[in-house]
Amino acid sequence: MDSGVKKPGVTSSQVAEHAGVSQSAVSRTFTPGASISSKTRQKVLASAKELGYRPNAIARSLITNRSRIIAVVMAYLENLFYPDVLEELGRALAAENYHLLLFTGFMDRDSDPVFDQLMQYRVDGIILASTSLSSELSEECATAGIPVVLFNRTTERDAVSSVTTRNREGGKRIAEFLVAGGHKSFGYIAGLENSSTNRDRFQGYVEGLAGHGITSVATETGNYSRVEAQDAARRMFTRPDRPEALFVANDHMAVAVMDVARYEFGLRIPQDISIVGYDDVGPATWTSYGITSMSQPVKRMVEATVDILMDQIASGEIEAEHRILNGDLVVRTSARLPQSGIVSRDGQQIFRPKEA
Amino acid sequence: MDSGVKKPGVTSSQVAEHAGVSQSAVSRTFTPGASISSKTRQKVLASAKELGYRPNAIARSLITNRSRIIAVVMAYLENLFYPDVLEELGRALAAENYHLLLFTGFMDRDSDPVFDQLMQYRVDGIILASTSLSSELSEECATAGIPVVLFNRTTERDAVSSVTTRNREGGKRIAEFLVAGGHKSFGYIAGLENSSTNRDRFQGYVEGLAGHGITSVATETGNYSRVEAQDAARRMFTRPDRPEALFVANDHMAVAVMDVARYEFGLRIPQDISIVGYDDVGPATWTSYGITSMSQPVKRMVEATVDILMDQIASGEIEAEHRILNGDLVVRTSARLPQSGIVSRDGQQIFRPKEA
DNA sequence: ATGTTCGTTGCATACGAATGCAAAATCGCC
DNA sequence: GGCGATTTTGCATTCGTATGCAACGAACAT
Repeated sequence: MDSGVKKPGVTSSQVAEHAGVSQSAVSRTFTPGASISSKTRQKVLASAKELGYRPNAIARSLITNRSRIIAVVMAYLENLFYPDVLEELGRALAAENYHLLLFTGFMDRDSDPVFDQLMQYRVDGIILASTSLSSELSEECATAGIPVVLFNRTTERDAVSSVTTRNREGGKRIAEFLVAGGHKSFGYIAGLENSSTNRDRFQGYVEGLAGHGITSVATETGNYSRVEAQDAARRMFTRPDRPEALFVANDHMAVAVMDVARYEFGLRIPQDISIVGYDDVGPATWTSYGITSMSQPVKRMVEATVDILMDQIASGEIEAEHRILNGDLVVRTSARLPQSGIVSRDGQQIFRPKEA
Repeated sequence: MDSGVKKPGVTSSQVAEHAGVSQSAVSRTFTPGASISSKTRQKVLASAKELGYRPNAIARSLITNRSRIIAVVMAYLENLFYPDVLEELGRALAAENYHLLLFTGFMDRDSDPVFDQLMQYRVDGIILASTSLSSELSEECATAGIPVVLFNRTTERDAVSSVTTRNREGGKRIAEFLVAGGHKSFGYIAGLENSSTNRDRFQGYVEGLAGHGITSVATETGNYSRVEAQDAARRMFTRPDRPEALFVANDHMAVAVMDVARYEFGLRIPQDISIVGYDDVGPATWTSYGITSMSQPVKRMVEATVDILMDQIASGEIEAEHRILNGDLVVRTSARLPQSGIVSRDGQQIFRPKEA
């Protein structure tokens, strides 16, 4: 049982005294671009090293009004897409000398309590992945001058930026692919009903099919969850109108769906049923699954996200910016192949119809 | 182009003025247990709400010398075990009103630069997952009064706590299981050479086999990496002494190994080769793999980790504490079954030999 | 009415670093 | 060596909150 007091660290004043200079000199030594002679600088650095001094980022934040912390709110970490994103974000933010305060395990609705926490730390920016934000809160961020970026979601709300891929075109491309593969009946396993990704992918899919005179799509909902996707798959495969081509709204669900198809219904993929996913993430590439999937360029999406944040932090202008990137339909073995339209790029097979 | 200045937030003084009280009163309103009458408290809360005031955690940290931030250093996010851990950690820390500053994408060696960053934020504690720490740094943390917990790693170094499972016993249990399954030749695909988990699992495995007079174990190294595990598997399966029982040091690699076995070597699992993994994580449970695997109780490991941190933060006593938890050998379909020793628990099949 | 006690309140200061301003030191040039 | 120009330096203040201390007020007992 101790007092519970953390030993105080070395302060700039202590370093100053030790080096025989003022506290200002110490501060300037650790402030890039500040006016300081290299002689005193060396003295300070020597003393700092000897005393084990490290600038206190907390104190610095207080006066600069910059925490150099970015809040990241992320759920669905069980979907490997997001750990992937997280890892890239960590890298990209570190490169800009920013740090990542992670809030996790919150679903769409209750992002508000977590929001309170994150605002208390005066974060310089907010990244919302697989989560949305109420309009009051996004408004509050805007007036507080804190940039917000939705990652892999989008919203009409101004003052909230977003980074996505062309989900509608992706859905459409998948429709083209499946039609070109000679399929006659089509199904869709949906993600979260109110998510923009799900809405756009489905819309594109339906449009694409409609372009070929197909108006009926068997739909079940998996809510981007593995367990629910399994149930959705079971319902789908017991329908009298079981489709021969199935678009599953993301790979995370597609993996679950494939296991159900093969091991619970004895379906052969792609002979009995073609399955196409979305994200082109980890397990999609494993030989057991080999999912034909629309890719989302994680690295470029992350770059765009950080780019938007850095811009808005530097300029102080919070103005919604929507970056929309392109993906490719990576062709593997989970769906029947069309006669034409498949090209090779970077060692991968890509579906690229002529009119695209 | 703006000045680039973030609009300053509402301060306690502004709230004080608005409510007609002193700044101290505002502070006390938001400090649990402080001396304040409910009348002024109400006044303050009303004004705070009206102005949209939120206490500034940065300023608070400065004076309390407590940031309520825990640094988490984590690599190998591609192994779903770690996202799992991350999600639990987020939950557990949030429950204690702590926050999670994530550092990712760093391997064992270069944890030192990241360490500099994390010390600048005066974090109240450090969790190192899949990473270690040089002795100087751990020493520095100890003298600074910052508790450090190694997660799923351990070290002899005092002043550094750790949370692990009984890896040696786990390796041994796997040996017993494979021997009981009637296998005659044994192999091991190793994880990171210098990690304690790999060392302990292997040691237990070898000991367990030795207990049955088996002294030869075919070994290849996959370094806990998917790609390297594939190569290791290829080498393993082309050896003249290809074993019929294979322990892969974690599930993340085991999945890769199974794909190589089936699709590159046409091996049937478990008829031609039995495979056992470690972690009992996501993909291990998927029907395509159904890996027989030693489980690590993520939730309890996280609880123990947070527990240690909270204790040491509260007491100020930095004293190494090593929590070692138990796992179970969850039996699925990737390895031949022994005649006896399999019991059912919580809807899972567990291998529990009589002497255990 | 007076004195005592206890709970509230405000004042003043501290936390550690950054920065505008003016003083001091350095440099260049004639 | 002297003067102006320029760089370097230190002083003092600031950021937003917590907290020791003293003053204050209310409640109660005498």
